[in-house]
Amino acid sequence: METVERLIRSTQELLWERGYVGTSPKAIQRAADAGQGSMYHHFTGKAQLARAAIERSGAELREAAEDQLSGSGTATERITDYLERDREVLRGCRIGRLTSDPDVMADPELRQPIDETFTWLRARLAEIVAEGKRNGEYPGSLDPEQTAATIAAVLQGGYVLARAAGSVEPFELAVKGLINLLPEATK
Amino acid sequence: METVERLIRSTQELLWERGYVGTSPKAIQRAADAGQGSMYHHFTGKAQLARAAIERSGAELREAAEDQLSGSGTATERITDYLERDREVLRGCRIGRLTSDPDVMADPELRQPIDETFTWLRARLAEIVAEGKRNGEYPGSLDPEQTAATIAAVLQGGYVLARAAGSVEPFELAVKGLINLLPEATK
DNA sequence: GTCTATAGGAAGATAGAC
DNA sequence: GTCTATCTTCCTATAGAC
Repeated sequence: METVERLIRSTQELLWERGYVGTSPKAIQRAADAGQGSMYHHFTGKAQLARAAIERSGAELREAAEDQLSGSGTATERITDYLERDREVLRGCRIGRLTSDPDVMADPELRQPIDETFTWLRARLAEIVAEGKRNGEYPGSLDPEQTAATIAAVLQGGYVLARAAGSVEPFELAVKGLINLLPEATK
Repeated sequence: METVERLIRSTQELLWERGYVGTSPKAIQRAADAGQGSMYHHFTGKAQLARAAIERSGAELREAAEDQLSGSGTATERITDYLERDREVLRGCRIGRLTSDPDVMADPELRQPIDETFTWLRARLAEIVAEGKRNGEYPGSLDPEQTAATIAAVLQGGYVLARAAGSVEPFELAVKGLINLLPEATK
């Protein structure tokens, strides 16, 4: 694999595990098996490399979500598939975790791809809820944007609770609790 | 205010804003207006001081939650009061944000008070849901532990989405979406 | 493209004076 | 209890050779 690619992937991993503040250029170089000069030849510095890594992770998150969300089946089926997909729960969300990184939030270049990822996700979920309403699967009282935000929040919050507990259990409880709250098909 | 107290409170603020990895002893000393020697006289180091600060923040979170959760009113009223309480949404949760800090998660002494805080919160919310079931406010099909985890997750995830967006809107959408999903009183 | 050398500053303490 | 000095290592680059 080329150096640039190794640098980006190593940065993705380190950002996921340690965040931006907790990741040093030296650690990236070690993980990518690239030298100091090599890294600074391809990127202006840590920030630019992080930007590339975050964009990549955002694209991967969208693709992975689309796998379940674009399936056939009812709205609830697709949402349930998405919620119950295999996830590395205890590692947290590689995008969501960056929202607690002060240097990421302070730099618009770094925050933008995070914003775009979640904005896309909420819009995509809202579309599916809206489809469910049109099908008569959901009642007219269900607000697509609100419900979409709730679904995305349960996942992000589920990660937080699971990591706090050191166990996937709270994540799974939260997801099941949400699925039970979703309206039954109004056949 | 005494030095120890200023050190703890300054550490609470810095952990909230910058996390553990992003907070240096020097920054704490500056914020607390305390010298190097003073800080190391009262605490063995950054970790011990952080532990004290996290315990304090956890206690404050529990007290604040209890304000709404121990009120009179139906289960849904109390849960809604809790969800809709004034919060500094864009600052995130001072406890939840620490779950993305690698050095906090790696140190059992630091993770413990976080675990305890959320375990308490979920149990407290589950009690209220269980009360709602006994009153006939909620159907027998509602699982208290699941629903409690969902409620806690919506808040934690709401913070994440809001910070990603740089706006409180997603938080408020997620909360409203959840409230709409909670069962109507089965009068 | 990649490597080594160098650099100013911060991180996280420890030691001993006052 | 608090202050200043000192220490080692790491951080984030930049410069210039190969």
